[in-house]
Amino acid sequence: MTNQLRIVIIEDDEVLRKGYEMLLSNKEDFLIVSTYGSFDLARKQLKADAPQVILLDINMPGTNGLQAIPEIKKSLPNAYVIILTVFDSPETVFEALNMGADGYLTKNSNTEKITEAIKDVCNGGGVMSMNVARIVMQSFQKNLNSPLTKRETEILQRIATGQTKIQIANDLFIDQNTVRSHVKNIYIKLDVNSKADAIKTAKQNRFI
Amino acid sequence: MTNQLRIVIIEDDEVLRKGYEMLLSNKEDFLIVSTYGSFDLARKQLKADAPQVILLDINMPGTNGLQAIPEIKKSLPNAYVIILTVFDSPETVFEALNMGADGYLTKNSNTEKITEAIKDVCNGGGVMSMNVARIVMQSFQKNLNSPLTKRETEILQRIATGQTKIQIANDLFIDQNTVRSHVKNIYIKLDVNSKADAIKTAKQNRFI
DNA sequence: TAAAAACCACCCGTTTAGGGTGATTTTTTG
DNA sequence: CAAAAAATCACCCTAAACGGGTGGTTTTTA
Repeated sequence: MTNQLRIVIIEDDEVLRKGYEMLLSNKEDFLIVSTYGSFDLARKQLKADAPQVILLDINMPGTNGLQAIPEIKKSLPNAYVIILTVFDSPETVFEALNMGADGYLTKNSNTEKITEAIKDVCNGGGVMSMNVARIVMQSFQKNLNSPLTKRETEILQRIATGQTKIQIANDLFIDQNTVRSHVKNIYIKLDVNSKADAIKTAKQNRFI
Repeated sequence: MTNQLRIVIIEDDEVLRKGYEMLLSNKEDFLIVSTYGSFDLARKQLKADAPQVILLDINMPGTNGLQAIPEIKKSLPNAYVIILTVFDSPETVFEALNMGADGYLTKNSNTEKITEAIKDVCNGGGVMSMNVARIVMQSFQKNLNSPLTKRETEILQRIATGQTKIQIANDLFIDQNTVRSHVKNIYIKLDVNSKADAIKTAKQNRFI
C-alpha cells in the first residue's frame, strides 16, 4: 500500500500510550493520528481522525473499551478495532468479539506482534494472541467425559436448536417414542426434568 | 526444555511431508520421530512413537484427519494435534476444533510460523493462522443490521436456551403477555411461525 | 456372550405454543 | 417538542408438545 495506515491509540496508561506511539510511529507504514487517555476524550475527535485502525484498551475511566466498540463501529464502520489489554478471561474475550472487535491482543505482545497484527487485520484477517486463541479453542472443545451417548448428544443438540421431538424423530428417521426414551435417559443422566435445565447443564459441562 | 520435542507428521503429499521433515528436523529442539502418508499407516505405530506433537493433514486416503483426531486423543491423551491443511472453510475449522484439535494452520504458513506454533501449543496455547482466526471471529460477530430490537434479541436468545415464556417473563420481571407480544413480533419480523424456525433463521443471519 | 445402546409402544394429565385483537406507557429520535 | 418506535400488559381460543410412568425388543459394542 502506498499510503500510510492511519492509527489511533486509546489507552489510559500514559506510559503505555506513549510507548506504543513511539514504537509504532517508527514504522514508516504507520501514521499515529492521535492518542487518547479515554474513549470519552476520543469520542468527538474520532471521525475527524478518520483512522483505519484503532488500538483500544478495555480498562479505562468512563466508557470502557468494550462499550466503546459498537459506538466506534457505528461512526467508523470501516475501521478495524484491535483490543489491546491485560484481560483475557473468557467472558471478556467473547464479549469483545460479540461487540465486533477485529482482533484481541494481550499486553505481553511485543511490537513485532502488534505491527504484524495491524497489517493482518487490514488484509481482512482476524488476529488474536496465543492465550486468547487458547480460550476460544477451548470454548469449542467438548467434554470427552460426557455421560451422554452419541445418540443422546445428537438429540439434545437438536432440542437446543428448538426442534420438537416430532421434528427430531422425522429428521433421524426414528419413532417419536424412541426420541422420548432418549430424552428421558438424558434427563436421568443430567439429573434434570426439563428441556431448559438439560440444555443449561449440558452446556455448562460442554456435553453439547 | 532440555529434551527434544517428539514430533510426528501425517501428510499424504510426499513432497510436503519430506519438506516439513527436513525443515523441522533442522531445529535442534525438534525430533521428527516418524512421518506417515496416511493415518491408517500411522495408527499402529503411533503409541510406540509417543509424540508430543502431531502435525496432521485433513485430506488423506482412508481415514481423514478430522476423523483421526478423536482416535489420536484417545490413544495419546497428552499429545497436541495441530491441523496443517489447505482447507479453511468454517465447517472444516469448527469440526476440527470440536474434535479436539489444539491448533489449525493453513498451508501458507511458513516454517517460522509452524515452529512457533509447535512451541506455543506445548506451552498450553491455542494456535491458529490468520485466515482461521478470521473465520472463528466472524462466527462470534453478530449481524449489525438485525431487524430485532434489543429486547426481542434478548428474548429469542433465551428461547434458544430452552426457556419457556413463563421462565423468561420471571427472569426479566415482565408479564407473560409481554413476552408473548415480543415473540409474535419476532415471528413477524423473521417471517416464521415456530420457535425452531425462529432460532434457525436468527442463527443463520447471526441475529443471535 | 453379557452389557450398553438404540429402538418402539402404550398409559396419563399438565403445560406451552401460537393465532387473533385490543390497548397503554415509555423511550428514542428527527 | 412531536411523531415513531419500542416495551409493556390483557384476554380470547385450540392444538400441540411436554414430562412421568412402565413395559418391551433389537442391535451394537466391549
